[in-house]
This record gives sequence, structure tokens and C-alpha cells, in this order.
Amino acid sequence: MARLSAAEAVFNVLRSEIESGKLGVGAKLSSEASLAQQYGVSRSVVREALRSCTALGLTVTKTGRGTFVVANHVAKDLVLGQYSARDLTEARPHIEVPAAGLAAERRSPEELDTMREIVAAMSGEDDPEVWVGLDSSFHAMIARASGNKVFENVVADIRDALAHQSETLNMVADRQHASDEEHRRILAAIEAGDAATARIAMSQHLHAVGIALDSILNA
Amino acid sequence: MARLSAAEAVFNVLRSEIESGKLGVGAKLSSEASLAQQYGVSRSVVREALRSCTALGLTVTKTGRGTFVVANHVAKDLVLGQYSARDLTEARPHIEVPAAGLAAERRSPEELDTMREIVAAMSGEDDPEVWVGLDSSFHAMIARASGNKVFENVVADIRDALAHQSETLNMVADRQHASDEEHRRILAAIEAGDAATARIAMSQHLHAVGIALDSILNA
DNA sequence: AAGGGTGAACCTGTCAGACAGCCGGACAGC
DNA sequence: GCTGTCCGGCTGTCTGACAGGTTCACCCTT
Repeated sequence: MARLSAAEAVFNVLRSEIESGKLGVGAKLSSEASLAQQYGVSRSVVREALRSCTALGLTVTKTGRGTFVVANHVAKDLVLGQYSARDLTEARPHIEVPAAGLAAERRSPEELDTMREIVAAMSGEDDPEVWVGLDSSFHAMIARASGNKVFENVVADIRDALAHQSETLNMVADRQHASDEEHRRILAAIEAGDAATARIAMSQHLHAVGIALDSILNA
Repeated sequence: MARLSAAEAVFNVLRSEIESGKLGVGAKLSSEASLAQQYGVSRSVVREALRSCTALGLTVTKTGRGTFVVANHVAKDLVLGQYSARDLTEARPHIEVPAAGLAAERRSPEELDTMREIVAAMSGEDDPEVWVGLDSSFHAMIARASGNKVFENVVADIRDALAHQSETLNMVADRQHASDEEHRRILAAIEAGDAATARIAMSQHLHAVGIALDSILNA
């Protein structure tokens, strides 16, 4: 590990105190002078550390008043609808298929229960908007059950994007019953701990969804 | 618009020069003293502005040497330490391999140029911290060249996670020369528009990196 | 002539001190 | 009660200084 400079050290302390929630949003930090004294460094060093926090969006500094916490964690600057339909169709198999395989191997009983509930609820659901929400939750749940936070996060991203694309709703009417059946097959494979079958079932499901999306977009 | 301080103004100028590509990845900025003179401010102000750039992951500063550009855009989504090493090793092939294939088919001449610059800069670089920054930019650039924003975003995520894991730095000494060679092979395939070879080369590269990481973690 | 060592020049990291301008609150006067 | 003024605290910026890391040309040795 590279020896860190005093400024980096102070920055790390400040960041961890802010992110740990010890300093709530809206709280005022001590003055630069007193922070300097507290950490045994000069004011210049404190100012550089505070600049780093500000650059990350954790704090804002007001002339004559002080520095205030404005966020507990580095903001996720997610632009809804930033993904095109092609982006999604193209990327999802590469992410959700292996995630389904891992989910079959690693899912906890609680996660399995949640998936069952979701699938059951979807079967009896005919409100498109509700159904889409459940569908998203199903995919997100599989990603979480994969035990891999990368998959979990990217699927959450995809879910948010889909939820805000009107094409999704248009698609539901045609695809709902077929999807329900595909979901049951995926769930069955994950219940059985059969990773290979889970991957195949997810792959087929996404393929069918992709075709349906294409046909709507090209209509 | 709030009147901005001199430090903010200098930061904005530096950031725009870096993000516009006027200062290529790997380039060295002028010294703090000459930047101060150039913008008509004191060195303290320049240092605060540089800290902001560093906090955003655009630059790294090395004692006695200078400040160097390591990325030309700000990652949207800083997720410090969110992913475990296993998460990353497991997920990366599923995302970066297809991304490399798409990049071979879709890369623009400009993107190709940037990749060449990064690879060239890496060859002559022996400072681990700078090299890691360039390596991250290379992977991020491939993801962007894939033309798929899902891949672009998730690789940016991974990049930030890796940049803040100390294991990454420990790994570099052993892997640097081998990685340079692997990067050249990936770049060559993307230059040639050969998607299959690009996928294979990226797959081998990630496999090697994964093994190196494992050996460090289990040591 | 090749090679190795050394020092000067340059760079960043940090410090102390200073002053102007902004802000909030206390306080006196109306 | 309202207002205007003043003061103490805070940030924004500057200056000058010194320590320690880095580079490279130059010189001495071999």
C-alpha cells in the first residue's frame, strides 16, 4: 500500500465519518481551523481534504459559514431511460443467464420463498403495470440470489430502465402468459439447484422477450 | 448561478481540458507553480483544484514528479469497496468478453486512437498507481466502444471498485508485463475488427488476472 | 569510451502567518 | 418591536518557506 499523504489520510477519515452516518445529512463540520488542530495538520491540508469531499458530492462549503454534509454516500447518478432497447436486449443475456446459474447454486431458502411468492402473484395478475413491477422484482431477486453484487446492481439498473420505457407495457399483453410459463421453468430449475437448466431457461426467456421487443419497435 | 470561487473556476477549466481530450490519458499536467502563474492564482488554489480532479479519478499526483491524467471522463457511479474480489472475478468475464467482441465490430476511429494511446502509455509506465489508472481506462474504453451503455456503465462500476482495492496494487508488480502483452493482443483484435479473437483475448486476460488475484488473496 | 556516481534543478507535500470578505448574532438606539 | 451597527468566527486567497522525492546532465572513475 502506498504511504498516504496527510491530506489523503484526513480525507479518508472525513469520508468514513460521513459515510458511516456519524455525521448526518445537514450536519455542520467543525471549522477548518479546528479540524486542523484536531488532526494535527495545517489548514491547507484540511482544505484539500474538504475539496475532495466536495468533489465527490458529500459536502458543500459556504463562505463565512462552514462546511455541511449533503450526502451520506457518493451519489449514484443514474439517468433513467439511458439505455436503448437494443442495449438491453443485447446485454441482458450476458448478465442474467450466468446470474440465474449462480442463483440455482446459492439461493437461500428465504430467497426461494420470495421468488415463489412473486411467481404466484404474477399468475393471477392482469393489471399490466402491476405485472411489470412483479416481473422486474423476479429478475432482481434472481440477481440478488446469485450472491454477486455486480450482477445484483446491474440488474437493478436494467430494471429501473425498463420500468420507465413504455415499450415494456405495450409488450405485456402479448407476452404475459408465455412469460408466466417461462418464469415457472426458471424457478423450478433454481429450486432444484440445477444451474445448467436455470441458465437455459433464462436464456430462452430473454430471447423470447427480446424478439417481442424487436417486433414492437419495428412495427 | 452562484459566483464561483477561483478554486472552482480552475477546477472547471482543468476538468474540461481533461474531458475534452485536449490532455490525453497519460499526459502530464504543468507543475502546480506554472499552473498558478498561468491562471493568475496562488499555488494553494491550484492544489485544491487538482485535489478535486484526483477525487473524481481523473488524475493522480506523484510526489516530486507531477500530476498525470489517468482518465478522461468522470465515472457516473462511484461504488467504493462495494464489490468483493470474488464478485469481480466472477462477473467480469460475462460482461467484458462480449463487450470486447462488440467493440471489435463497432469501435470508431477515435476510440481506437484512444485505446492505442492508453496501451502505449502503459508500456512505458512503471509507477503502479499510474499504471492501474491506465489499465482501468483501457477496460472502460473498450466497454464504451462496445456501443452498449449497459456494458459501459457496469465496467465503469467495476473500474472504480478495483481502483480502490489495495489488492489491485499488490498484483501489479507480478502481472504488469504479462498484462501489457495481453492488452496489445486485445487491441490488435479490436483494430482488426475480429470479434472472435477479441473475445478470446479478453477472456484469457481476465482469466489470468483472476488467477493472480486469487493467489494474492489466498497467500 | 563506457559506466557509474553525484549534485543541481525541479517538483510535490506541508506548514505558519496574514488579510479581505462573508455571515450570523448580540446589542444599543429608536 | 424594529432596525442598524458592530464584532467574532469562518472561508477564500496569498505569500514565503522548507523538507523530501525525482530526474537528468555532467563529471569522475575505470
